[in-house]
Amino acid sequence: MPSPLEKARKNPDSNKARILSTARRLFGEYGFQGTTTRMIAKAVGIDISTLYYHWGEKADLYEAVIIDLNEGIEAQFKVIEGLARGRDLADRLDIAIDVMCDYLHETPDLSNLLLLGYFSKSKTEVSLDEKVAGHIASIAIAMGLATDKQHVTPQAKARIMTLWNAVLNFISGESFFRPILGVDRTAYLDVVKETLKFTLIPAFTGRHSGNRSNIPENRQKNERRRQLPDRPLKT
Amino acid sequence: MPSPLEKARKNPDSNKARILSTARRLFGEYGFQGTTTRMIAKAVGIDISTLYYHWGEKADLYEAVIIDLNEGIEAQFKVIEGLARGRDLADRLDIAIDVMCDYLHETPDLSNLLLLGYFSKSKTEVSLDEKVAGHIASIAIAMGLATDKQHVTPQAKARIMTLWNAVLNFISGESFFRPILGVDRTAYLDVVKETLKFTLIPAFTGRHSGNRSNIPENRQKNERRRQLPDRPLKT
DNA sequence: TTAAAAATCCATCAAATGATGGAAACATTA
DNA sequence: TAATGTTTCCATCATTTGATGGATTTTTAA
Repeated sequence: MPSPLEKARKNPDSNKARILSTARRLFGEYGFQGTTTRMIAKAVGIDISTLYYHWGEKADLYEAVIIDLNEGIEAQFKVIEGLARGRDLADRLDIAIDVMCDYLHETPDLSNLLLLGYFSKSKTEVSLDEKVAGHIASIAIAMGLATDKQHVTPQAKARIMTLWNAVLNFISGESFFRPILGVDRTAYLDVVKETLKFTLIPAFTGRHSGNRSNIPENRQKNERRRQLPDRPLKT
Repeated sequence: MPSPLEKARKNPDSNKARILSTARRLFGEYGFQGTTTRMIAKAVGIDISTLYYHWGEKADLYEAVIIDLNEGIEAQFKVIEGLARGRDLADRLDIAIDVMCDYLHETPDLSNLLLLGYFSKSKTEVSLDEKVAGHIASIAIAMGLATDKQHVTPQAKARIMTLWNAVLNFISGESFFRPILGVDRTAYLDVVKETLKFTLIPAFTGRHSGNRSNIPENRQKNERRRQLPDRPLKT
């Protein structure tokens, strides 16, 4: 039995799918309360009642958006796990930061939505809670800090939260932080990655990373960078 | 000429002041769109038109809340600067994290409001932008990373953003993250401080802080802790 | 081609929401 | 006390918003 979400992904040109992606964008920009069903319908170019026909009430649409979003993120964790397997911790973190930043930077509304879910008690309790706990655990495993989801130490969890939140904050708050830094969009992504690595890797590895990889000077295409430098480390 | 805000602070039992603080709480919990003037009036126990009489339209009330909030935060930066002057960087960071965590933890709606301001494009553009740039610069100076607000390197700014956002995230997202960590409210504050210090101080100082100060075992009263350990550091 | 099913739109509702005018209550001061 | 200014509430509006019934069009399948 194909779920509505799967069907929507099958045919991304259908109105049903376009409603979903537009809703994701607008919910991400304006939050649940700040987005009206009319805004979404207008952006898609359909009548409001068509929206209700496909997705039911507003909260149901929102829930579908959240589920869709989380599946995408979990898929990225799988990607990271594949790329990171066998490497040492510093490399795994390097990969994780690169991949997640690239992924989220392409669709910033994802980060917005997640953060809004964390911090605003919208009256519609679409349960994001378990999802987040799952994310944290997924990262812990991908980073090799734990072997199964049930046994992650609070300390490790807290550090992963710091990492994960930092990524989301920088990506989601780009329009806010970038003018303060005074760089353009691509440079911003590089500064963010560099800062995250410089800031967080030492805490996890116990070593201080001196200027590990991609500062603006030696910028490269993303795909290349993912194949990773061959461990030019040292404090 | 005393501003409305100053008058409100003068007499915190006045309806005008109670509207302001209640509005701060509710805006922080539900965001601008998610909070109705009726919600605020009801929480205060007054008629809705009394609210309009004192503060004008909803956006004006919100702006007053934001200004009030920022003044409080800037005041805390001054406190930190006073306590930190003359110390070395690791100690200054230690102090800054302690003081800001304590301050924000007492009034979590502050963190919520700031984060909502960063990440949600509410249609009411109450300009938070310059404020944030100011916060970043203030921290840079208090940390001794810059001597005047005009000359802070982008690199330093980005690292401070990581620090500042991490604090706000943990405080504001307590109801979200604390269940995941499985600790009580006071322990949470300690875990947060410990994680922030353990994670971020090494990045700034270039040294790895081994278990620097307040993990739950050797918890102390805040006031004592602010007087700081006498540099028991080393990697 | 035709009948059933799916999708879309128009018109409309009820409730919620931001906002205001004006009367009444309260406080201040001469 | 009288006069003036301040604060509060009641009643009410115009919009906005979530949501639906039903007619119409489009698609699918027989």
